[in-house]
Amino acid sequence: MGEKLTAVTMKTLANKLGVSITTVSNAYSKPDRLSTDLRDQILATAKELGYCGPSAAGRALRSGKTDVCGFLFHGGVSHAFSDPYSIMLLAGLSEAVEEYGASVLLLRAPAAEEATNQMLQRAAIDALVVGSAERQESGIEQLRQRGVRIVSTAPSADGDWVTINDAKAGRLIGKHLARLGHRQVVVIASGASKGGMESFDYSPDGMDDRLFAGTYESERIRGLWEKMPDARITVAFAGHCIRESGRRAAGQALDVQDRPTAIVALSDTLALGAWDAAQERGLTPGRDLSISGFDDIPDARFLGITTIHQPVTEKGRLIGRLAMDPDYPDRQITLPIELIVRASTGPAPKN
Amino acid sequence: MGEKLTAVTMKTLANKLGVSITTVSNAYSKPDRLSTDLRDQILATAKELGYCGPSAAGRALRSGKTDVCGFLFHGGVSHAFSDPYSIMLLAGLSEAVEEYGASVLLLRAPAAEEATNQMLQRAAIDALVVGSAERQESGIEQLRQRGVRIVSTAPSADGDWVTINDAKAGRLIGKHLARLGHRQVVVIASGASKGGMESFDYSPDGMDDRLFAGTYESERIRGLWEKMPDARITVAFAGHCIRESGRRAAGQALDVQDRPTAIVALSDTLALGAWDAAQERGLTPGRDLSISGFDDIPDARFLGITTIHQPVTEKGRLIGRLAMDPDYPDRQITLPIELIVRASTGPAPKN
DNA sequence: ACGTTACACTTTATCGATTAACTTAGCAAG
DNA sequence: CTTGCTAAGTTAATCGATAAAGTGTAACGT
Repeated sequence: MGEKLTAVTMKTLANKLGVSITTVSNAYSKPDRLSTDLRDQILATAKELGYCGPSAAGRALRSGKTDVCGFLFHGGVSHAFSDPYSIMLLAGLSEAVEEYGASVLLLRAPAAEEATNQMLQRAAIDALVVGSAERQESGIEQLRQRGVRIVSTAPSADGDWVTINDAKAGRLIGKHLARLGHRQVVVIASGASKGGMESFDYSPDGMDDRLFAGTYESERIRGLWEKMPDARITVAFAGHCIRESGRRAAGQALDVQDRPTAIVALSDTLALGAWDAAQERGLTPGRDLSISGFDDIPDARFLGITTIHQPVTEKGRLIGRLAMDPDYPDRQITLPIELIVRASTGPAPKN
Repeated sequence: MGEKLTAVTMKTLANKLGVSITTVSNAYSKPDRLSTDLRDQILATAKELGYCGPSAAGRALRSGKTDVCGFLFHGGVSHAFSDPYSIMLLAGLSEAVEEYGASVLLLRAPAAEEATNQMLQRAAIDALVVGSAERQESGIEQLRQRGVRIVSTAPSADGDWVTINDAKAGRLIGKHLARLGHRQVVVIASGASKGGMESFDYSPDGMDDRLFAGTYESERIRGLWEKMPDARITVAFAGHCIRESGRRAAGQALDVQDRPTAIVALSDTLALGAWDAAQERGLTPGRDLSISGFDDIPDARFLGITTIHQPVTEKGRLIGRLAMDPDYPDRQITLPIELIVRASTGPAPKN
């Protein structure tokens, strides 16, 4: 019966009221450019005809604004949501972005770089939030040229970012462990191992082959190393930043003759896994084995894991502001961190 | 110098190669409508000129497809991300949606319904995933008329949904607790209390005033009630579905003369809070007090909380398929559930 | 009285791409 | 030799809205 096959658009309203389309448009986006009377009339007619505001697609095409902020998940498949750190960051981001009347678009990078690029180009976004490694990728650069603002969580000479001093974070952990007498440390990193190696002994030279320079992980390790000159530091790769991967990697590190006295997981999520691995082997964290993490996620507090606190939600908020507001003054922000000592670390056991 | 101020579009390519814009478009979206040779040429030229695929805005306007699936968070502000259930659902959704080459747009409903509507209408989406209560709202109906597919997590006569049998879930818990001899139960619901009441005794009649009919929570309570005919069931509202709110609500319920012998939290997140409240009061769950939840989130397993398992991630995946594929055959899906008995429930203590 | 502004709209020209409806040319079948 | 069909393109018409520039009053200052 009353089924309209044609959508109600600004044109419909304009015709019905005998005004121009522009005026209808202004009624929504520039209220001061027309009389209050007319505006009220237009809005009333809109309600009457069931018109519900400017179409996002039309607006996006003409004005170039989408009111959407992309969030690129690193680390692939379905693991992204398993890391509380990501989720907390996302919560803060979402909150800030919302204040600008915008929303967050989740972009999960497929394994292939080609595919990731495609996905990025296909997304209608005003800004994009990326992690450390990705900001070099060609697709990101293309986006920037298209006018998409890029905000990173890793520092760089130019560009916008919100970060922490990861090297310092590493130093704080290193100093703490050194004082406790640890000399044999296994670091658990999230990345997949390059070249098929299970693990390798760390030295700051020749790292670029194995860990991308400038990654938060490489920074943290370097800081650790600086404060533990006498220790043997072995790096093991977990594969993904999820608890289960941490458990496996830590398990392998513990099932050797000369067991390390401390495990430094490069994120709390991995540290939780290390905790699981210790439990399974009857080792009490803090007594038989020291375990530390980074980021201070809620579960770390619950289990009592020594870690580096950073204001993750606030980080997300700041990132959101940089992303949505081109005029936000501070565009390169380093947030404060703090060593939180809990029961999971203790004096190195004597063999 | 070589700075192009005009963006590279299909037109640029078409002119350079002396073909029509349509042909360039087809090179991307309908490869079988042109010769392989020409297609390769177009793609090569695209790479050369730095053209990176059809613009999302243009495509969206003309074709009406955005390859975006909206996800409407219920429960407002920043609490949305604190509930593992939401996150798991989101993970599954995101995974499925990705298979269709689309992404998920997070839409967080502000408190005011007006504002929510605005936000919804401004979003460029092909489909929208909503929770239980929201599907009635006027804004949602407008979206449907605009051609946005709506998928809900609550059942209804028409429409698409993926759900579980919440009444049955309640019955499973009820039967379990009744067998254990519990007669005095406090139910912790997530919603804010209506009319300023702290809590009230449940009876299936006259519920509509306090809990929306058809809400998963009201279903679960009803099921519980059916299997506990001899018990006194009191409902308390936590305010939000976060652990802390659960702790507060449970705390209030426990700090009375005639303490309940069982707390039935309507979600595991709230049950965790109840657990906290019990601990604080020196009560051992399963012995001094029974605590149960719903949904079986990882932390519930960790703490050993009796709960109803449902395949949340799979639920998310199915929702994603319904959202992105209009031809997906089953459009009203009820997933299986299972009672998981853990240590947090035990025989009612005798006074 | 004359130029200047402000106000409240209108006109026109796109934004970048897709769809539907047409051309051709080439080839097979009858 | 004609008809019919397919492959490979082209042309024209939008999709819905906004930006930039223009029009015509009315009020204002001097």
